[in-house]
Amino acid sequence: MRIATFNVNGIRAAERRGFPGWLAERTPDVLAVQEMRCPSGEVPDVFAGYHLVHDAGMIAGRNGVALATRTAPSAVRIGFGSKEFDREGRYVEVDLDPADGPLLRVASVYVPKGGTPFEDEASLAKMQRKFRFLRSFARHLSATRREAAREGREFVVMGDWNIAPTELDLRNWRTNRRSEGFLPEEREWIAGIQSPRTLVDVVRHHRHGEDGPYSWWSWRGKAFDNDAGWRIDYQLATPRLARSAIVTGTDRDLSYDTRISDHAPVVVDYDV
Amino acid sequence: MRIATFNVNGIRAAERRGFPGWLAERTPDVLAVQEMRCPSGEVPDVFAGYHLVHDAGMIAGRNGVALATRTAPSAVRIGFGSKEFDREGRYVEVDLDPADGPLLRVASVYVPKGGTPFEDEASLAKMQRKFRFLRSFARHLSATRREAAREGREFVVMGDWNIAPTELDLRNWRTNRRSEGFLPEEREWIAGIQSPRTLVDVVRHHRHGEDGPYSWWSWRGKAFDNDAGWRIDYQLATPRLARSAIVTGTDRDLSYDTRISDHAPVVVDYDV
DNA sequence: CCTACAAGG
DNA sequence: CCTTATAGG
Repeated sequence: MRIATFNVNGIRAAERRGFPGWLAERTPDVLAVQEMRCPSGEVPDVFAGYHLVHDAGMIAGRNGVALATRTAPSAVRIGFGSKEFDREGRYVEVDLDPADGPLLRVASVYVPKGGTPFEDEASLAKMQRKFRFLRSFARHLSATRREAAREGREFVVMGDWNIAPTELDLRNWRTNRRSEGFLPEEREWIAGIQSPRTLVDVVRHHRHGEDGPYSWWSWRGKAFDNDAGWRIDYQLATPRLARSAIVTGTDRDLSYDTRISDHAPVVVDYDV
Repeated sequence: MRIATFNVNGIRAAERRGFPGWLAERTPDVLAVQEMRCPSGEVPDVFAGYHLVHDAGMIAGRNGVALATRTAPSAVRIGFGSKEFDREGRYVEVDLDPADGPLLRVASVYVPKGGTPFEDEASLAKMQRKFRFLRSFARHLSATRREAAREGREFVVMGDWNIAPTELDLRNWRTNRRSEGFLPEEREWIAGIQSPRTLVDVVRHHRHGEDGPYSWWSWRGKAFDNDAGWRIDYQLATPRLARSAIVTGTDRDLSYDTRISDHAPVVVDYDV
């Protein structure tokens, strides 16, 4: 079973840049998408063969998450019960009851970007907003994971977390110690929602100790060519599922002429 | 002597679309440009070999007129003495004293678009504004033409007039009788500033009685392919100069792969 | 159906 | 250095 997460940075732009070819070659069973940046009525016809659950949110041209699944969802949830964040297109969650595999709950999340809190008022406000999201979202994760467990479901929540968890997860960690996305409080939070008995960072578990693989590179300069990236997209899975991963990585190495997005897809093959 | 006028619809976009190749092939002695849509500091380096007089105006990303001349101007004027319109990047005028030809005054104008006055308040206001421009501009034309005459200068004022003068000047004139750009009052105005002793529409004089040649086609649909265009860009010249025209036309027929702009250049070779 | 700009990343 | 939205054409 192949599960992928991909911040496409605008599904309409991604279509032009080769998303359909990527999907045809990789054909994940489940694909979590972030930054659709597209009204539901204008999503290009690139998810043929999938059941698509899409929350565009209410802010035109921004955010937007989706789940494309080969199996039809048996339940769908949009948002995670937050008054502040549920209408922004940041979270969708579906249950899957496939004929030939374990019961599953999968989720696609797009964590807000913060601001560098030392810069100005607006940046500080953005960072505080990010932490409000994180606190609220942690409660939901805990609850939905437990509920999934009671139903005998494995659970995988994936997306763009906008946090690099450790020094292994960004190329220039020394210069970014005070940068948004690598602040101590953010790293504490992402560590705090993981444990060997609750949720496991699948790629890191499978490729522990190595640098990267990064999933995002700035468009500017030669960040991509120099692999000066960040690993901010990942899949957190329940332990049994996480340990079943047999191939993990990003599609940075796949031979596509054009970069589809500033993020690379994060793809995991689970042996279930 | 070759004189051209070209509404480039954004000089930066025009550069990408082949403007440098066009200029290299046509090499007018004088080029009037409209809709530069570009701050003066960011004009691409496409006018090498020309003296460039550019008024970007104060509205970011809109309007902007220029004159590119092989001869260095002996005088430059920006605007035509209108409080309302002089800072919008709609008029530049220069005097040229070439070694090998007549004394000249040349001008580049971008007449405001109106609105269809039967539609709504905003459209009516735009049309009224256009007429305020026209009334004020007519006074300037009359004065500057006389001044040029006193100095022994021929005068040519050219640009995007946003008025099709007669039924010969737009493909679908029947359906556009109540459209902005072909209103009776607009046609009266453009007729009123012309006469065999003052200013002459050079292309129309040289190719009188024929349909077109059009200089603008909507980007939408197949307007260009069907030649469903308007002749709204033209050169008005003092009679002696106008009668000296030996080749007149637009570059609609030149074999360029891409349309540089929604307007075509209007090029006249004067035998002086 | 293009052009710019603006705001967000 | 990309994306989208928006106003203007």
